[in-house]
Amino acid sequence: MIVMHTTGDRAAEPVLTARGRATRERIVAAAAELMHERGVAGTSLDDVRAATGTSKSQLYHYFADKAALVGAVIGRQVGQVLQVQQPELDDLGSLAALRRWRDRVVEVNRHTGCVGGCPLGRLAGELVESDPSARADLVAGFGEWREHLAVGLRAMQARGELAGGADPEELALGLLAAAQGGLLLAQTHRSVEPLEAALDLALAGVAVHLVVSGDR
Amino acid sequence: MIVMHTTGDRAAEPVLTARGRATRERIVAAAAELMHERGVAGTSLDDVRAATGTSKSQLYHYFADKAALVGAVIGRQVGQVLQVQQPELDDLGSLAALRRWRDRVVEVNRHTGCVGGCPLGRLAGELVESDPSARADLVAGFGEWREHLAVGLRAMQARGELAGGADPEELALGLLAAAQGGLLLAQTHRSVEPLEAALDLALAGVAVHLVVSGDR
DNA sequence: CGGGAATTGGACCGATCAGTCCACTGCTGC
DNA sequence: GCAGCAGTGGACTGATCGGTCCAATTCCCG
Repeated sequence: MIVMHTTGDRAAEPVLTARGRATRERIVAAAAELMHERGVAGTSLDDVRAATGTSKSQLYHYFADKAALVGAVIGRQVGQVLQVQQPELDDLGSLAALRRWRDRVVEVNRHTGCVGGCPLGRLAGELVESDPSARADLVAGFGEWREHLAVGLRAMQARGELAGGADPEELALGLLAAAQGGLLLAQTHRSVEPLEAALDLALAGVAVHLVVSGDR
Repeated sequence: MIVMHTTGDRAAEPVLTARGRATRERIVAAAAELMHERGVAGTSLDDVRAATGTSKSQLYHYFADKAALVGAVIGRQVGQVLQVQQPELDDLGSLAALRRWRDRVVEVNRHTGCVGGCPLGRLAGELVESDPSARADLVAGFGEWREHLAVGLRAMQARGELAGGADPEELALGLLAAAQGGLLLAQTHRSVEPLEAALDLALAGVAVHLVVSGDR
């Protein structure tokens, strides 16, 4: 369930590569960064070409078209986003751990000055209506993220910390949405305040289902 | 604090108008719809021209450039978004009323099939990084929305329904973020489920601060 | 070392787009 | 009824962009 990033199965991978893999990787990395900063539409293939010191033919050697490159960028960003939250996301299983995750997300964004917001959210807002394939990839990416949160919540539930009546899937979805909305507003306001408010409110909503007291 | 939509003060309005106002309005309305469906970058001035049956010169007669048109669209969408929630947003002052607002937002999106998501959120994601002026307009727009929510929460607090320790501003910001995130995920998933999860979780977070019992 | 495939360079093309320009029309006030 | 300006039509332009093509080069492998 935590598999298949890369391009996927749009077309049988051109079979082989050598240093070409490095070039391809360089292209995807630069494209991801540019698209995060300027958006997909705001990033021309010439920009990518210039940023990587490659030629037009290389872009089209490794990717069928811009859409394919965007697909690869989505895959990379999904991995990137999850990796950044790695430690906190893997060790989720108590309200305190959820709070550490919250702090991590906030800290990362404070560090970047809230520029670009969430890479996934950014791509979603721009691509969902125009690229069905990208939409599917993003649904899968958000699904992975949500699943990580759900795993933690289920662990809490199994340990009896979370009430049996609570729905981990739904709570995870709510937390993810809070993060996305907070990130979008933080990006707009250029301040982490909305992100903190969003996550704190969602966390309070989760805390309602806590079994032991309600440490608030 | 609930003022100045329209273009703003980018340049002294060209003074007069007659039926021209109708044409201008027609242009803004069509541009708003197109940009909501296809995004700003995905909407060419030629698309707007075709949709309104106007000519290129009219577009540039009423707007200095595309950015100015976008500015007008933002103003219109702010008004539109608030108008759609009008009754529920004006009569906010109890948890039950907040729930009615939640239902309203969900219902509106169910009706549109979640296409386009939130007009403001959509514009924000696309413009924040590239157009400082648009960013300012969007901050103001979100501010109005947030303020409506805060007014309701403050009313609850004044009536003693909400604990004195609660921060209406922060809760309002969290609710707005929950709505934005839920809307974005709903748009991506083409389902209102994420929106419901996001708003329910945020509402639960608000309910924590309720004074009377905790009807949950 | 030789041959074929992977890789790379970069000119080129057609489409599209924001923005310009000028000529025409029709209303309005004097 | 006529002068003048808001409103309109639409051709045109320069730039940009995604995408194509072909030739040169480099690398791998027998």
